[in-house]
Amino acid sequence: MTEERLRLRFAPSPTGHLHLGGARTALFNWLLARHTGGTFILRIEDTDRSRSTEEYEAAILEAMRWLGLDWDEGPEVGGSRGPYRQTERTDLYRAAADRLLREGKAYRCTCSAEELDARRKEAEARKVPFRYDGRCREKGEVPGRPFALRLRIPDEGTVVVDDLLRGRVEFPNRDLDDWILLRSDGTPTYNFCVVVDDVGMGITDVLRGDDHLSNTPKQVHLFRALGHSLPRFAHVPMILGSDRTRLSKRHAATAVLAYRDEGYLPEAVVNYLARLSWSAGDQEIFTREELVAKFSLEGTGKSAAVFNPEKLKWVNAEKMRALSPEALGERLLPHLERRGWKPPDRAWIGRLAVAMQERAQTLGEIADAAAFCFAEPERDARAAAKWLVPSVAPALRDLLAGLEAATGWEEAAVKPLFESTLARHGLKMAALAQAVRVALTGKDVSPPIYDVLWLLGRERSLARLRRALDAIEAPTP
RNA sequence: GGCCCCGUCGUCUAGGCCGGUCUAGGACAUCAGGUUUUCAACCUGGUAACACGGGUUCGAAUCCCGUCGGGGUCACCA
Repeated sequence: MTEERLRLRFAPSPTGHLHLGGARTALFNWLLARHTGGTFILRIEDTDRSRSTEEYEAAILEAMRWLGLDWDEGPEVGGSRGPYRQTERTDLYRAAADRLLREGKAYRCTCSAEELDARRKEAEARKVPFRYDGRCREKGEVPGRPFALRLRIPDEGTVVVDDLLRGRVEFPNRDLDDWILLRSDGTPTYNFCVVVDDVGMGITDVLRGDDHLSNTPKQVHLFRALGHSLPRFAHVPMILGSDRTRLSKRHAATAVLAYRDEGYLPEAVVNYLARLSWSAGDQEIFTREELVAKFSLEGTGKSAAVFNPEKLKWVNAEKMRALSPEALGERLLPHLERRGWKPPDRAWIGRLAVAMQERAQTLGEIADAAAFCFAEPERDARAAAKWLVPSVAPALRDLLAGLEAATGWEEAAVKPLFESTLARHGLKMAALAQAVRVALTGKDVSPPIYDVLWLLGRERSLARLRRALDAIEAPTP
């Protein structure tokens, strides 16, 4: 398999955002394509016109690009490559349907949706499984009556799906329907388009979610009816929520772009998703190149994986630490701007990045940690009561005087002032640093104190220190 | 309910094909200690799993059968 150049596809329908589960399926397809030097195709399954929107499609493409999952084929649109869209391929489905009808492999069914519904309900009431009985198989055309096109499926026998991950899976034909290829309005259904397109696009390996395994026998019959050999199938496990049901909004944010907006790195999302139902020994952190080099179906498991937001955060933290301060700063900028904050310059962002790189798990957390620089912070009463106490006032005043006279504002200039103050007043660093911290940031948790001073700047730092001192020394009413 | 898939620490997983080297390894989380200007990071240590029952075998997490549990799917949705 590593010799063969595979042709793989990811086929989302634009009826919602790209979610974590879809992204993982896309990633596995992409990884396998890149690993084998093959081809990765993106196909938009928009046959359901009523639920598909252009906005969702655009969002899916944006998410794919953000994750770095680039596709190789598709129509040229304005210099860039668009995905394939099923709505632009209706002629193909029409032609395939005509042929199947002509060859007697499909037939017209004039049962109305209402009739079918009634029969289904009746079957349910009698507690027998409902299955279309094929009553229109020999009926032929009924003039003036709308019809759906159904695929003829044998009553006896079994279909075998040879799954790369699950092995040989058998489905009795009696459990399968003569399923609908074309609706009575002439539009093709999902399962029909999928097969026509997988054939037409020369897909060698259908890698998709586990939830499609039960669709597969139906599709296998269609591949055969179309006279085409089967692709290989691999049904990958799904991603579950903490209660072990299909991951949904109930469990966590599911939209890929929501993670971008919260300050996750795309390489972290990719790394985390790759490790769900896949592993390569004990390795947890992978570069994109390592993933491409090491990914294979051999390392892929068969049981569903529960999404764990904590571990995603950890991976993200690891990825943030792997970045240079400049690169991290680069990624940080949009998150500052999103909050309406305008950082003074690159050096400032770089300093923030260095100060926070080991203290935050997302870019959003780093940005939030800089809040004290962009607005007058509210002073946390409990923190102030604990640290801004009369006993540190003399030392604070002493430090303030030193800072006012200081010629520089870098750590090298400021640190000796702290140390000499400590020595003169017999204080512990904690007492002084915490007091300054609360004075400058309003809180008792912040980036390292010298970074806080630098980020805030000389004037504002001095002003906040003076104000804090005034507050301590003011006679309590 | 029918059909199908799955079942190792709370979670992600290694090991299972080629039974002994597994008193089951790693990671996240968690707990304790260390370090420390806060918070982190970091270091050390700990708690924690082969779903259950049979069988095969000298020996089973690993092979077989069954049970139970979980999930998926049963549309003129995708």
